[in-house]
Amino acid sequence: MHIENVGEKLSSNMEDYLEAIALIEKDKGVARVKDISRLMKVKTPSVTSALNVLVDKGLVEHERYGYAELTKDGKRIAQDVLKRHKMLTKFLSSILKIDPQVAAGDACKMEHALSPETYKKLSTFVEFVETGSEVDRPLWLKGFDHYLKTGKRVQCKNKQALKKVKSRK
Amino acid sequence: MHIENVGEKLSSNMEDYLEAIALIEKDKGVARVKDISRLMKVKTPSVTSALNVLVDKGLVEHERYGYAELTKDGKRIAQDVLKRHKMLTKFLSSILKIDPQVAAGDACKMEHALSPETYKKLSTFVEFVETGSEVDRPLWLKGFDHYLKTGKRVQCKNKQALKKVKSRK
DNA sequence: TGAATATGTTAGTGTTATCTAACAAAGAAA
DNA sequence: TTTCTTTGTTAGATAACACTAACATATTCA
Repeated sequence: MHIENVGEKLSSNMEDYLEAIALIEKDKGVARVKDISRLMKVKTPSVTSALNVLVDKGLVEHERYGYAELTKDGKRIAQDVLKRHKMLTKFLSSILKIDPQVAAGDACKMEHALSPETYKKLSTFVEFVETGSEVDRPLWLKGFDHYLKTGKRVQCKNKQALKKVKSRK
Repeated sequence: MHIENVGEKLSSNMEDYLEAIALIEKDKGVARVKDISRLMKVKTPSVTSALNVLVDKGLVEHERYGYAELTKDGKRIAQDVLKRHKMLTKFLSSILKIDPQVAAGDACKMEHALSPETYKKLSTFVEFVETGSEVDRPLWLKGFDHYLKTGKRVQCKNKQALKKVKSRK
């Protein structure tokens, strides 16, 4: 009798395989060893052995020489990783203005390093910035953009606030 | 003749060892195998073998049964890692208000995942927030803090801006 | 249908990093 | 100085991943 190797925490590597399979499934319906291999930039034997592990853990279904498909559990984990990935990408590219290619690469590495707490707070931050009204959002984000480019802050035009600051010293 | 194994890019793991040695050196002057083992939460044979690698790469000096010391190159790399670590910790704890313990842990994992570009932009962001005048910094950061706690934005008091927004729809 | 091509798997290796158990050296205390 | 304790090293096992080379199955198309 065969007992499945479920439960034990997944390595970042295996998370990456799940993520890749999810992306390919979304794109093409089913994932084949070669697709995964291409996306992950590894050779096919590495994929085969990763699939064996994932099948053992009950996260993927895979018939010899056939397609790979995420199980319900596999999908759940993959969606979770993807969620972190997307949030990080958004943070890096739309707030920090990092080159999309670089942002994607960094997100890929960071998505495994985030604690739930950090994930939550960072998401909230992104949401705070993105959903802000036209009033306040671009106000300080544009200030940051300017600071990024020039290293200088935009002039403060609020007289009252200026006075407050000056009177401090 | 022995050719040193320099140049090749360092694994995150080895970066962590360098970082640990730097911290211990700063604290106690010299680093001993046991100190490193304690800080890295590994057994001493792991430290011995890591030191061998680092000595090979010319990043650490180490005599059998003696102290470990960073070389000039080792120091340079360790400082670099530490710089990333500190910046990340500051971002996580003072901007996102993440629990210091968690922030430290996440910083430790993320510090190896940052591209130079992301490092630069994120540093600039932290600097932008930290060095902002009393006028603008806490203004929106406090807004975020409030949003974190309540999920609601603070009321907009700028009539002109409000009008602008309303007239849009 | 039956080669030729494309795709997938197995077997065996190498690398990195961890561990335990056994041994060796240094330092402290008697 | 000799023993005890602490610390460090070596040897050898294990685990996760990647690779190449060789083999097996599917698919295509002539």
